[in-house]
Amino acid sequence: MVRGPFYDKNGLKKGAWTPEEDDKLRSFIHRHGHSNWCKLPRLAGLSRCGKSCRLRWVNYLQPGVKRGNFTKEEEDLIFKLHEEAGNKWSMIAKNLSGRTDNEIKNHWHTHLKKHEKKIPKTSQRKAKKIKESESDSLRASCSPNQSLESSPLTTELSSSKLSSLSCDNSTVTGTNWTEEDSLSSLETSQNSFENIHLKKYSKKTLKTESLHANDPFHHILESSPLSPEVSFAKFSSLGSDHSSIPGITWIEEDVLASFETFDAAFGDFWTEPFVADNMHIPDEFPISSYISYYDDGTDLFDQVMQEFPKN
DNA sequence: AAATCTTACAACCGCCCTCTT
DNA sequence: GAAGAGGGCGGTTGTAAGATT
Repeated sequence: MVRGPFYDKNGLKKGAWTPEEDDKLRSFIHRHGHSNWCKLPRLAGLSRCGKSCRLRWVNYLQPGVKRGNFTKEEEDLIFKLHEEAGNKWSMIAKNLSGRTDNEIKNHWHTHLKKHEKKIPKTSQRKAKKIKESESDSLRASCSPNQSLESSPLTTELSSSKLSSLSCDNSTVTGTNWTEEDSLSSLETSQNSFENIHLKKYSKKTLKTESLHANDPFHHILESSPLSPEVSFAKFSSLGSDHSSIPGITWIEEDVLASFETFDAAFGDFWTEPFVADNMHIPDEFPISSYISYYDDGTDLFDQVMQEFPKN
């Protein structure tokens, strides 16, 4: 299902990630954060480009990332948000805690998109109207704040604002949109969508869930007492706010100093070849300790998860 | 059982935006 | 203000697995 591993002309590894690479990346980020994706693969001993590491972390390794099938509620929300904002996957992802933009995008293309075709082109109609009203409001030099805030494409939009868009017809100038329109199209779409995909899901879901049941890391996440929002927010700050993790003494200066040292030793990061695995990791980055973490399963990460609600 | 087609999704690519110098 | 680097985002691809013929 994934590209097989291969090396590009610069010696950078591409394709599927191995469990060992995942461990290296996860361990490194747990210990040092990800303040600089460019330098991270070198320091972590990975022959990947920084972008690849970031993608892997954000989409699969980051704590709080939900795997498995989408719930009906999630799909409803995706439909709704996509109707409002179009292919703004990252923005949609912000409103679906635990889901990544990539996953939502894939799910849309494989499951939801074909269904959208059956819906009267409401999304296109509406998107067009929104676009028009957006440019109208920009042209009409009204209050800058006002025009910006009413834009459905503003990434800073809160979910409440977004959901209010479908109810607030006044934001779409010149349309006779009613909430019933929006809801009924959603309902119709859900029904036929479910009929189409239920069979496929039932098989796949079983497989996926049984896989996750055997995955200790996933298990930890699923059983986390934290709400997804909280865990997301907390963990996304791992890279920059080390001090928030009890039991870990983060020495920012050490990390930065080492980055600088490495910076001097290496040139352009994104494309430059890198010889992994044999490289020397300075003492400031005692990667070996991650082994103990993975050995006893619930060590560091579990500890962190338990500590959070107390703070 | 084999060949072919379809589906699902992990991963890559390239563009764009923001920040720093 | 210009240039460059880093990071984020959306579109697309490659391929394993499942379904169908």
